[in-house]
Amino acid sequence: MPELPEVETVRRGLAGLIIDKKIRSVTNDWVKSFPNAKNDVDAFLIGAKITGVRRRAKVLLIDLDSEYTLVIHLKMTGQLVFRSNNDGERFGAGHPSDSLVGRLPDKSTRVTIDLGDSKLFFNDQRKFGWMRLVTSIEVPNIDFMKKLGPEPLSDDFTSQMFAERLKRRPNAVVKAALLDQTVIAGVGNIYADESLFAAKIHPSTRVRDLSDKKLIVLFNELKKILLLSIEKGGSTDKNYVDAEGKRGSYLTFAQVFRKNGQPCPRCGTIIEKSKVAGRGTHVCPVCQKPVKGLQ
DNA sequence: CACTTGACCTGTCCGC
DNA sequence: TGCGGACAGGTCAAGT
Repeated sequence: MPELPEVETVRRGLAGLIIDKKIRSVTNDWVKSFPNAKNDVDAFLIGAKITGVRRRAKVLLIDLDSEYTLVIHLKMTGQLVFRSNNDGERFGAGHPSDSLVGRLPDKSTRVTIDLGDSKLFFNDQRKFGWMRLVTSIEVPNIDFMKKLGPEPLSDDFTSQMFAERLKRRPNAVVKAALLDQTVIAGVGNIYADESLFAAKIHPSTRVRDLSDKKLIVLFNELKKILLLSIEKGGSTDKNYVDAEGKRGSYLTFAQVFRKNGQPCPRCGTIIEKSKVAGRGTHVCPVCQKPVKGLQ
């Protein structure tokens, strides 16, 4: 679920809530969600102070003064929600507020981090997400981190560089290349569909059939969309919430994602849903003409 | 090697 | 109302 804008929204929220707090205790209700050995957790997590919250691709990094870092991937349904003990009183069970925060922990809570005056809940319905405690210096050397492509929003990453990287996968369909985290980091299904629509490119076009000019348009649209989504607090379809349990509003601005059966905002043609690169894919069949010879 | 498919999980929705 | 199957925003391993 959470893609770059959602993880960035969580990061910003957490940074304002948990920095300088000290970790008092941790409970882990699903081993795979946080598989570190208890010894290491006791030695390097319990008692450590949080010094910073960073993001790389779709990964959150919570730095500790023990020289360790909590590396967290929310995958499809992960949530990282903060609740101060006072909020718990205000929104306790049975309170008319429908706030997620008020109902935590719940049956999807996998890990609870006690921060003394507050708690951080790692909720994850489908259990695909994970967190790991790693020495801070090793973080860039984790296999997953090492292979990641550049951040699309970093200042020194240009549209030419983007085109060049995509073209390393000439035979891939362009949507698969966009979703490939080693080509470019942080793009998932929502922003792949939205940026391809904005650039008027059919998702199953082979990269080799796209001109540099087209690829540059795609990159510029992608950046605009990612920035807009961050401004709107990300996309909430079902599960995603920010650090305070609030939903994101980007999907009200989405042009095609989950809009199948509705008219294209550009030309009025009904938007279709199909499968491309193994993922549900939303397309305006008129604005995004399939390249001849491809299905 | 490059690319595609299935597995990891739970919950929800849709058709019979 | 109940039940089976398809599907869901991500990534890795295994298959072609």
